[in-house]
Amino acid sequence: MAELTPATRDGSASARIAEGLRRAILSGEHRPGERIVQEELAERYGGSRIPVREALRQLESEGLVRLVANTGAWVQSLTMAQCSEVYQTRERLEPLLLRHSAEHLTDDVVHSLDELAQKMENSGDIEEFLELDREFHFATYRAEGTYVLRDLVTRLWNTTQPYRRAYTSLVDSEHMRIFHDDHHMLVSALRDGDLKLAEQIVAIHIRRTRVNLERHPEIFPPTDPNHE
Amino acid sequence: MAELTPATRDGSASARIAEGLRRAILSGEHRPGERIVQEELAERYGGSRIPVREALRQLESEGLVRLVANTGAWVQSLTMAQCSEVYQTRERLEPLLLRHSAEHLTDDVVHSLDELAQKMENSGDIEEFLELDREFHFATYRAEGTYVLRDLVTRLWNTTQPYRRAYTSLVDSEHMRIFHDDHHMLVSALRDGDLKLAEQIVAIHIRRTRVNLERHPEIFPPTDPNHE
DNA sequence: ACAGGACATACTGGATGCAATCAGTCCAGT
DNA sequence: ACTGGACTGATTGCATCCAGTATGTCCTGT
Repeated sequence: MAELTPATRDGSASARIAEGLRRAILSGEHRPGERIVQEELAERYGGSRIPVREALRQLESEGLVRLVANTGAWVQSLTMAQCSEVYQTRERLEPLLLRHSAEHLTDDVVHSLDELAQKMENSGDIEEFLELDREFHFATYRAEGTYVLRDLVTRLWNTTQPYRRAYTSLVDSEHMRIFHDDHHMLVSALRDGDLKLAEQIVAIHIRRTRVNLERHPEIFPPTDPNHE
Repeated sequence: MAELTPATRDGSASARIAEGLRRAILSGEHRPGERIVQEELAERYGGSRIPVREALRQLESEGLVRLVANTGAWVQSLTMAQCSEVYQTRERLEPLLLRHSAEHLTDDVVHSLDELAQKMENSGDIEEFLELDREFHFATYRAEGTYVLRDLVTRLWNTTQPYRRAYTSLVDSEHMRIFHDDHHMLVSALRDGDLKLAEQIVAIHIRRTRVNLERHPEIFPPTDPNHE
């Protein structure tokens, strides 16, 4: 699985646990709203509760976990409105990130993008599809220089991952067709060096997904403002 | 001081420490690159190192602190390129946030914005100016509904606060004039309900600040990629 | 039968103590 | 004089232990 972590800087236990739990949440092993018990994590990762708690704090700040004092931790769940907000944010940021990255895109990368888009089209498995989709888009975001924007976008992807999964599982083949077309068009635009067009495609691609998500309120928690 | 914290959800020691340290960093009490010693914080806030460490993890995730395993913690410092990236991000996001908020802006708020802009203009003190500026802009961001976007913008403001401070202290009165004009124009646009114009003003305002910041490389750490 | 309250349990929050790692210093060798 | 290496002090990372809080259950009273 590619690049789940915004910026891992140490190899200590708490970092290991944060990474493991992040992966577990993103892979769907833990679902939004699910309770997280410190001691279980401690045992699973072979440590005491101290590093577990530090990991939970970190993931809370990343928006993957929700902590309530003296009560416990849960996998973060988003209302439809919140999810929609994240997508609107992505719609503004990813074209910018793409612009920064595009100048560093080599022919090799464009070629591998093509392959990824093709592979995705032939993929039947949802989990595989999600991974490939992520890999595809982040392959276009290989900005040199600094990483603040890419880290930010990574987090936005992470917090909405469970809903992307839920949505993917019930989308029909017609919408999938459009989805794949977006990818191929993006590859073409990048190959032609038409940056402006590429930015537009990404923005529309994200907006399309948001609109589709908003057609499926049933994949979000009932009402509950939950988040504060 | 108004609204420094993205989302404080518990009143525990670690939350208190995170809030206190965040405030200390934003107020300039601790400068970028400065070493942070766990035990000193523990003593200062009257606790052990455990909640201090959790607070540090959180602030690291917020981009205010830099942790290196087995070595220590420092107040995060940004290169000019990173700071510039944050400003480009803000330039994309704050117009969006403003749009979401504007429909909830009452006449009272617009009136108080006017007062704030005036007060800022008469302010001689840098710290007071920084606070008022922040208060002013966030007064325009009082979105109802969810808060993910506002939290995000809050964090972006936080990470760049030290450089805003440094820059403010050496800007000349001519640039200040333009700065204040932006504010008054923004208030007018909001009063007239001209949302499109308001968005443009905010974007330009942020861009202007970024460009000015880029004219002062001396306020940033020498070269050092520092981050990773 | 139902509501209110006390108790028990399970879990979280935090303090102390110990092991491990890093940085800076001093000394020896070339 | 300068480089390389061992040593020491300081500081971090983690485990264990204890206290505090929330939740669920049972009992009592009406």
